[in-house]
Amino acid sequence: MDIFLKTVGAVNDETRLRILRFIDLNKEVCVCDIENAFDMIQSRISRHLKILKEAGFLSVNRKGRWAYYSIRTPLDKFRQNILEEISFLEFNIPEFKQGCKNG
Amino acid sequence: MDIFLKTVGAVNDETRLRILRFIDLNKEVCVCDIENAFDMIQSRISRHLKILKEAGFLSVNRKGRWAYYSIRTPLDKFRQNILEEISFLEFNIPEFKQGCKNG
DNA sequence: ATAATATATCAATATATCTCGATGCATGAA
DNA sequence: TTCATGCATCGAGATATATTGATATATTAT
Repeated sequence: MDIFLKTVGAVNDETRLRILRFIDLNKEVCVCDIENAFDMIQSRISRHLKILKEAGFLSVNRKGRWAYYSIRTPLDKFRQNILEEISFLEFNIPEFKQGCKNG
Repeated sequence: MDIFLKTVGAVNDETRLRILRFIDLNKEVCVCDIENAFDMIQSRISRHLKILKEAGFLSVNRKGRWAYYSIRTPLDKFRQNILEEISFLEFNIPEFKQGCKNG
């Protein structure tokens, strides 16, 4: 029950849908890439990433000072279905632009 | 986008999950049946039914003064998946008890 | 050690959602 | 018409969630 509510709650927000789709399209991105592509302040993004991660959609791979987020694998059927449904949505996902100084 | 958010928003509430599962199990129930089974006030139930209906999960069949709610058919794959996922949840769904005076 | 960069968390505020009680509307019985 | 019943909707208060700016932590370079 709790994890179900966390899962659907995570995708019940347009900002998170766009971030999730962005990661789905770009495979592995760090927070500053998202910050750069979406023009949002970092704290806001970090918060949403945490929610998506705790809902089971994302995994993090920390390398040095960077945190690379990607779609968690393996992903169960239910979350796969949700991701697919999100892929059908028509919204503007910004282009990937390297956001960090280590370009 | 809007309808997606409506859909996941509708199942992002424990009360609605329980009502939805109750209807799924009992096929066709009127508002007072739910009122009686769940011991909730009618306005609360009516509000949740409206949200579930507008999210595409339910349909209404009005007969006289009664409004019979049931799972909408046909139901698209995404909502079917959600319903299935809800069926796996472990929560107490009350027994059906005839709630109306027309018993 | 100091500074810069990347990320996470916190507190305050704004916004959305849930719940309740009251009210309105429609149907059907008396 | 008058009343009771079933359902829907509204307003107010309570609770939850999102956003921002400030701050904290961690890593790496100098």
